[in-house]
Amino acid sequence: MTLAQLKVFVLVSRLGSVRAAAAALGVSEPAVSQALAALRQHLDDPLIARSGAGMELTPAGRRVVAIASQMVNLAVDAEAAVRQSNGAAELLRVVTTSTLAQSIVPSLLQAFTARAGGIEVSVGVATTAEMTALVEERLADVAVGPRLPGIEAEAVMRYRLSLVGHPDLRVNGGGLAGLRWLVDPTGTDPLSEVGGLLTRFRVPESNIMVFANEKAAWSAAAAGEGVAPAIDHMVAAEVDRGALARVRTTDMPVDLLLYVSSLESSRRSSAADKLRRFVRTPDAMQAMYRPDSGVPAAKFRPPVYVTLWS
Amino acid sequence: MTLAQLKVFVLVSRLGSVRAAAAALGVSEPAVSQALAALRQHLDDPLIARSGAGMELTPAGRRVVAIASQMVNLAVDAEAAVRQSNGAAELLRVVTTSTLAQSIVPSLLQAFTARAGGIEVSVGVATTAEMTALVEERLADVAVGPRLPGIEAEAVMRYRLSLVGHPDLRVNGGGLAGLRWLVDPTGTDPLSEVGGLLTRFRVPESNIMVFANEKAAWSAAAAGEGVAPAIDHMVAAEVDRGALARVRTTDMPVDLLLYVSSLESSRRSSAADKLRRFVRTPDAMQAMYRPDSGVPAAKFRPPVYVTLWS
DNA sequence: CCGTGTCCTAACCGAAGGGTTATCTCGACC
DNA sequence: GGTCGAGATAACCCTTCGGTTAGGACACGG
Repeated sequence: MTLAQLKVFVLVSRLGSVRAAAAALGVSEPAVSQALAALRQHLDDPLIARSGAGMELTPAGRRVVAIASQMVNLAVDAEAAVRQSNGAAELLRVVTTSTLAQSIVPSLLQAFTARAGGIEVSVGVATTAEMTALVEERLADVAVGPRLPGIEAEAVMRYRLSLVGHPDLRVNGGGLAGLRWLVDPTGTDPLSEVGGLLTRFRVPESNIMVFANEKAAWSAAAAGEGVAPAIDHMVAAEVDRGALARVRTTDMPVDLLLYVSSLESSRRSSAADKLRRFVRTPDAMQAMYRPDSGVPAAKFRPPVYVTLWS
Repeated sequence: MTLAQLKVFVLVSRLGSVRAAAAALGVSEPAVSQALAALRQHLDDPLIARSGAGMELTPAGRRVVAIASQMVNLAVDAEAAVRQSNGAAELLRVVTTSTLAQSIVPSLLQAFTARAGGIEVSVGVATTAEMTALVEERLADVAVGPRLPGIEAEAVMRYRLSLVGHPDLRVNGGGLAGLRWLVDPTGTDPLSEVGGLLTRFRVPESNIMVFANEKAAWSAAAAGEGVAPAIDHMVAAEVDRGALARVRTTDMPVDLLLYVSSLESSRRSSAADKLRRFVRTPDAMQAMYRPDSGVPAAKFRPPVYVTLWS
């Protein structure tokens, strides 16, 4: 029985699926399946088994999750305790959606680290469904994105999601579903903002083109290859320049709320607390609305480390 | 950071020595030292360092022990929970001194398992100093032996420790220290009952002969090779037969109390609770005073498994 | 100043953990 | 009754864990 196995088990039970847990941990599915098998063998109980929709915990499994969750939490505490005792930088692990990780979040966190000091930030990308579990299992300190049910969420800002394309582009018959959609990887997550649009408008697979990041999608849109969803104020400059134009329909520019979610105050890390307080300051607002920092990313090592957690 | 490493660290901090922890775990000393080194490296803190007498925790170490102890405890809970959920036999891990493990404890536990049912018992041997740590870290459920400070101890019975030898043996000049002492391995533990006698009477090393078990020591005593300490009622039959005789001095037959110690009721296992209640019954008294069960041990698999835990 | 006790380190080794890809099994669902 | 999605399993690899013995560093007491 190792801590890794317990972590896997808890995550599987929270997400209700081996695949989902594997995705959240960034490993292959057999890796998770095996860890689970090892724990099952050690405890001599199936713990959790698939049953029609999702997976169901056995009686023993139910009791073990509770205990295992505590253990995983304590492990995090232990590492945090020694870091803090030794005056090392605090660790803040932020999880967010792919879209936000490319636009709002970096400038927000850059402003935050500059202001707070002594805090080391790392950013991970996850689907909305995974976020809750990640925060609850303390694999992440805060989640930035849509409202997470069951977690202390706080609305931070309102932002507008627009659809942009070449200025000459017109919406012909077939509506939005008939257009070629140029999206970033978030599009494949049906629970994300962009993915939500794709399913809402019933855009067929054949009309979706996934790019490595939003910037690439935008430039393709500017080249007339289709339309790209974008956070409005991030493309405002391009629109003003005339390189891109907003596509307006009854549905399309939508206003969304950005939330910062974390555990309740007694259980969240002090760094998470600081971030929650920071996002309410004017500095934070300004940072989030700033289209781009303008500093070439490669020029210096940014204080915010973007990593996908393993 | 593995659970084993945490367990080692907690044990070292409780016993105040790497050697002692190694002995308690039944492994070599470098094994413990290495586990500690791995944890130190992982947490990037010495955690505990030798300082004159014993070892001292660093500030970070102090915080980590508390957390680690909880984690180790929870691990025990998890295993117990799944066992219980599945109706498997409960596990009762008893730790006692070498002397008692050969005489009183087996008959007590045999009576207990026969009466309680559905409980699997294993017995381990440890020095008195180790017992407290073992119980507190839940490596054992109950300790049977001398009173343990800081743990809920309960006096169970009074027993007499006598010195026996060949009937013709006389104590000449030099007193008890001048005799040849035939002891079991407990004698090497200065905190044990027998070891206490040896140091109290200042018996020189050269006059101490260690046997694998008490029985062997007694028969050597009967052969006139020296004197052996023995639980009085266990050798009563031999004395009556005239094979052995008690050596009487002002010090020597001493009356001792046998305690059963465990964690407070909220934290102890239900099996431990059952044993505590059982020892107060007449059945238990009778079992403990019975010299020997008379059943040849090899004839059938006893319900009590005597093992030295690794 | 030299044994001695105690802790740490080195070198080695087997077992287990944890990762991968490829394949099998099995239930849901047109 | 194929097909497909999701979990389990197999085969394989590499790393880490956890154990050993042997030997070094270092404080301490005679």
